[in-house]
Parts: sequence; structure tokens; C-alpha cells
Amino acid sequence: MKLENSFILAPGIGEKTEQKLWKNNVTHWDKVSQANVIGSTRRETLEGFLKKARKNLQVGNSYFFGDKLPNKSLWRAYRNFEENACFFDIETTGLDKSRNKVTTIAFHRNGETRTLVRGQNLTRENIQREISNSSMLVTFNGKKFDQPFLEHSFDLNIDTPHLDLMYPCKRIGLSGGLKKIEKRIGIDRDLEDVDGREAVRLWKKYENKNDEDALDKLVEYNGYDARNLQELAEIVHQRLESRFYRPHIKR
DNA sequence: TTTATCCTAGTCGCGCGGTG
DNA sequence: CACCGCGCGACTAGGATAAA
Repeated sequence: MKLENSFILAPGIGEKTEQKLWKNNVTHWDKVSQANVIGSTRRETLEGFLKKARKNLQVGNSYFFGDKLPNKSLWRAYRNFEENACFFDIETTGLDKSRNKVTTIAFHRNGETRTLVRGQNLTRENIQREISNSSMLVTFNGKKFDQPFLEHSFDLNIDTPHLDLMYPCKRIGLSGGLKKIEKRIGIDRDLEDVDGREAVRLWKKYENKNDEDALDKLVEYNGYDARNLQELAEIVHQRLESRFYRPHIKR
């Protein structure tokens, strides 16, 4: 499903009203004019809003929808903005953003993975550019870890719509950490022996002993993390759709 | 095993739109 | 005009995660 199938982003429309619309075959913005399940006052308000929404969709303004959709439903914007969605993941020297440093960041967008490395190209400007070129950020637990860590470390203020897959995963019964979820739904991963802890060691090896192989391995691991997020997003979207949309529409 | 953070889900009360 | 259902903001409780 796409944004054009959603109505809860409009003021005065909640889940119940949206489901009523769907049930009556109003499954697209373009069908609102034929809607007879809501009164004319509501319909006119809705159509006025949809006019603005169409404009913002046309120019690809994801921020408009990020503001209107509750986080719980942000996944509905994924199909509309996946082209410039940025799947990203950071590696650090530890958990504490006030004590530890970012070592590498992998950005995966439009099928390409770009990695920033501390001491080479990991700069505020490069991060800023990656973020501002993105319609939407996609992470796992990034709302609590990756984004705040970046904001603190590089004095950034990130307001790009951010789809944190951890919460949708929980809704469809997937929890226990990213690696565990990947295994459960059959996402392959090389470098199975590497985890966050090992990532810290790899960085130390590189930094202290100039071990380029360690850095290569870290970058490769970081890239897998980012790319796997895209696979996960596909699966999560599919499952959310079949659970929270399809049951409400006529076939 | 901890820590801060942000989520979802649930409840409550107010106000409004729609209905008869 | 009286009632019901819904949206919605405010609030609370509880669950789950990051990397080491």
C-alpha cells in the first residue's frame, strides 16, 4: 500500500473512519468524491487536505507526510519514498555517545552503499549531505541509538522522516535484536562471526596497529548491516500490509 | 546486566460531526 | 435537539533495544 491508500494522515480522520472508507471501497484518494459513508462537511475538509497532499507527493516532499503520519503508520510512506530512502547504520567505539566515537557509517541508498570512515571522510559535511539527499531514513533502533549518537557527535539536528524498523517488527511478532530477526526470517549474512563487540575490536586493531584488513572487514560488516535493512524493510512492509490493510478491503 | 530512550497500547474526558 | 461514535490530546504503564 501507498500513501494514496491512506486517510489517517488527514485531520479528523482516525483509524475507524479510515477502515470504514476502505470497507466501502474508498481505497484511494481519487475515490473520495464517491464516498457516501462520510458526511459532506467531512468529505470537503478531506478533499481540501488531499489537494495539498497530492501537491506534496508530486514534488516528493516527504517531510509533509512525516509530520502528518503518526510513527506507528510511517511505514505507509515507504513505497512512495523508497527510491531515496537511506538505510544506514553506524559503528562506534562503545555505547555511550558522550564518551565514545563514531568509527564508520554505512549509507545504503538507490542500491549503492557509501561508507564514511573516521580519519578519512567521516565529516559533518559528508554526513549532512547524505542525510539531506535522503527522503527518508531507515534504521533498526536508530531512533534511540544511531540518530542521537550522530546528532551528539557531529552537532547535527536531523529532522528527516525516520522509519525505525524495530517497532514495526515488534508489531508483527519479531523481536530480540536485528541479528536474531534476520536469522528468523531468512536474511543471509556473511561475516556471521562479527557483531557490534567485534566491530569495536576491529577498529582498535586498525587504529593501533594500522591493520588495513581489520578496517576492510569492519567496513564490509557495516555495509551488510545497512543493506540488510533494505531486505528487512521489504519483508516488514509486506507483512504490515497484509495484516493492517488487506483484511479491510474487498478483493 | 545495565541505561536512556522511544515506542505501543490502554484509558479518560472533551468537543464535534453525523444521524434520526 | 439529543444521542452516539469518533478524533484527539494528555496521561500512564510496560516492553525492548543499542554495543561492550
